[in-house]
Amino acid sequence: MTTLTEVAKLAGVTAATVSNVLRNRGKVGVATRQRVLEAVDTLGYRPHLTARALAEGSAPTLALMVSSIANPFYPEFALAAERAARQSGRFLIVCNTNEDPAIGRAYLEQIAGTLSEGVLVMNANLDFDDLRKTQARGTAVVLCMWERPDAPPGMPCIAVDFFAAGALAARHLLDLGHKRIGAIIGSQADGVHAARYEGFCATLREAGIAHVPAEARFTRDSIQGGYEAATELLTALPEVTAIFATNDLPALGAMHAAADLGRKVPEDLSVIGITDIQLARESRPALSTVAVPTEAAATMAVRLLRALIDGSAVGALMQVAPAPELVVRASTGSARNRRS
Amino acid sequence: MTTLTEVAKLAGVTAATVSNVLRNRGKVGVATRQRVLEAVDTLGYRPHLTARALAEGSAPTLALMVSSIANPFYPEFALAAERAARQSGRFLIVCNTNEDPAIGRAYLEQIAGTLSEGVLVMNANLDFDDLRKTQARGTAVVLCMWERPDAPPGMPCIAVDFFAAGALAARHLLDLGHKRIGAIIGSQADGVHAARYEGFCATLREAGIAHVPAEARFTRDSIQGGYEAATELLTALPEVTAIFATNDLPALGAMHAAADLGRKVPEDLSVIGITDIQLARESRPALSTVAVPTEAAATMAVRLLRALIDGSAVGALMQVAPAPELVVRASTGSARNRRS
DNA sequence: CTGAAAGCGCTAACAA
DNA sequence: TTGTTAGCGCTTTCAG
Repeated sequence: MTTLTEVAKLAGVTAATVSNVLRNRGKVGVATRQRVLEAVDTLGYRPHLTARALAEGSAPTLALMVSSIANPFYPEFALAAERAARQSGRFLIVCNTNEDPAIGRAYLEQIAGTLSEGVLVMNANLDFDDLRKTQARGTAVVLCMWERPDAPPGMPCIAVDFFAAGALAARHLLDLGHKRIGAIIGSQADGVHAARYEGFCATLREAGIAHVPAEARFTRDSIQGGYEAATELLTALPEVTAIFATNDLPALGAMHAAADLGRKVPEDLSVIGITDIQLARESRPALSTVAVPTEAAATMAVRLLRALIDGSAVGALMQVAPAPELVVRASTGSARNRRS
Repeated sequence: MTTLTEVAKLAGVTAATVSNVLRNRGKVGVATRQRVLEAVDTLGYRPHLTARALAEGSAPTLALMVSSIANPFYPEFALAAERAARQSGRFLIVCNTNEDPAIGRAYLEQIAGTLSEGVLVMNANLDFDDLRKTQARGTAVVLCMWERPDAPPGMPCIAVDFFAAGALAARHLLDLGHKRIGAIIGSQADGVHAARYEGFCATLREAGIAHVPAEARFTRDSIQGGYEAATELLTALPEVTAIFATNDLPALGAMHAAADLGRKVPEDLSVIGITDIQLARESRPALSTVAVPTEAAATMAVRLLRALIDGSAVGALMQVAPAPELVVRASTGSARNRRS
């Protein structure tokens, strides 16, 4: 490993000077600068990031806390976050908490403020208390997808209006003439998908459509969860002509359930999800959904984190990401076509 | 931020002693030990990982170079790799190269040996030269899924017998009575999927089945790529009764193509892939495939990397992961059922 | 414009 | 068993 000092020696200057030319601190003579650059080149010198971090008192890494990177939504977010991080010269450490608050806490304790100056929190089932403790120790934290712009969490976050997303989906179904609409919620009633479901319910209510608890199912946020819930729902309530799922994965599962029950999508049943993950485009039929601004949220989150770190932003700021948008594809159709 | 020295002061000892009790170096009196632990506790001290790394001359992070974490296969690998890393007290930095050798090179130059002592390379389109340079600078490198156990790359790697995987898939189709089998290869002819295709071809050859270039299509490793290739293939060669894809994603695309062409799977067309990603279980019909030992490979890769780093392994070692296994699900069926 | 010196927080000999 | 003394490789005042 070549060190700064070695480069300095070769160039006949001192380490400080080399450092200066490398950081473009100006105040270095053009001739010396040239010599230093040559030395760097012939020695193949690369700065030691760890040493630099220690000296600067800051680390070039950001941590992304996520329940499991294997959930199809997260990689898309992670990819965008990593790109944003890289563009500002940082590296991204992924921390899968596996929904286990203990793992999350352990990560936070180890990494925050020492290996990484900032933490991106993506739905990792973390204790708010732990997060606050992390903040208190001087580490920047931003919640990446806060579901309620109307109720700031008292912590820096990027908010995505999931209530609106739910409302958008409901409106689309309503416009298509659906009146009996099943709902599949990919979390507990008070879980992360609550706002979406509320948006859905509110819109139905405004339209004078009754939505009763019997038409809703709470399940896991997965294809399999959606499959099970939809199977149950459609069996119990065959008169349902459309299904609203709070996420694309359960929506996909609902399509499978419909197929197994002999109901064609969209002729016999419309299905809509939320998020617009890659798979939504690639399913058969392609899934209608409400697109959520994943990339924008990731970019904003990284930017906010950086601002928090360098002190150009302070306090509990919330930034609202662009509004969700309806994406009509092939899984939703007019209610009139239903063959019963 | 609390430092070692502050803890030491409070406990009435010196930094070295605190370090010793924290690292369980023994040789610390039980009473002092007690006092130190209390001080650590009241101060809420956490070791500064960057400082420790610099002092130890090694970093607690591993880098994973991958083309894009958004490809559905990689997150599953990354998850396993991260778990293995965490279990040995390391963090995982993900580096998406985006198939761009320049990005890959930049990452390697920056990170290798400074922020991270080891690099896991997962099919990231990296120059071998760059990797060797990285090695030469003293950073451990392991290739995570080398496709040819029979041809070691002269670099530490975990090999997965993809030739056997292709052969297994072919054998399954043959056993089902298929004779006209289309092949969809998710890479260039000389790309990463070559070994799988060779295994397929060899098995057909042994069985006395002719496989001609017209029955093969090279495409991208994605659902969309598989869809396009299969559409073309099935249109040109309708007499094909089965499709072998070198990866699950294109296989899934082939199923979509079949559906759009009015061919039922598996009645009118059998489809098989390789890998056994999560989605294969969740598609309709569920995809028959050849499961590749993702988790095992990840664990082995991390272990090998660690061994390389601590010097208990040297040179160009290749470790072979468990053999791929056929997983029969619903997308493959007997050739006799074909309605033509 | 360049050098000297101090220090980031921790570990690792070596002494005491 | 504990303290002392040096660094790890880099950045950053502050002099010259």
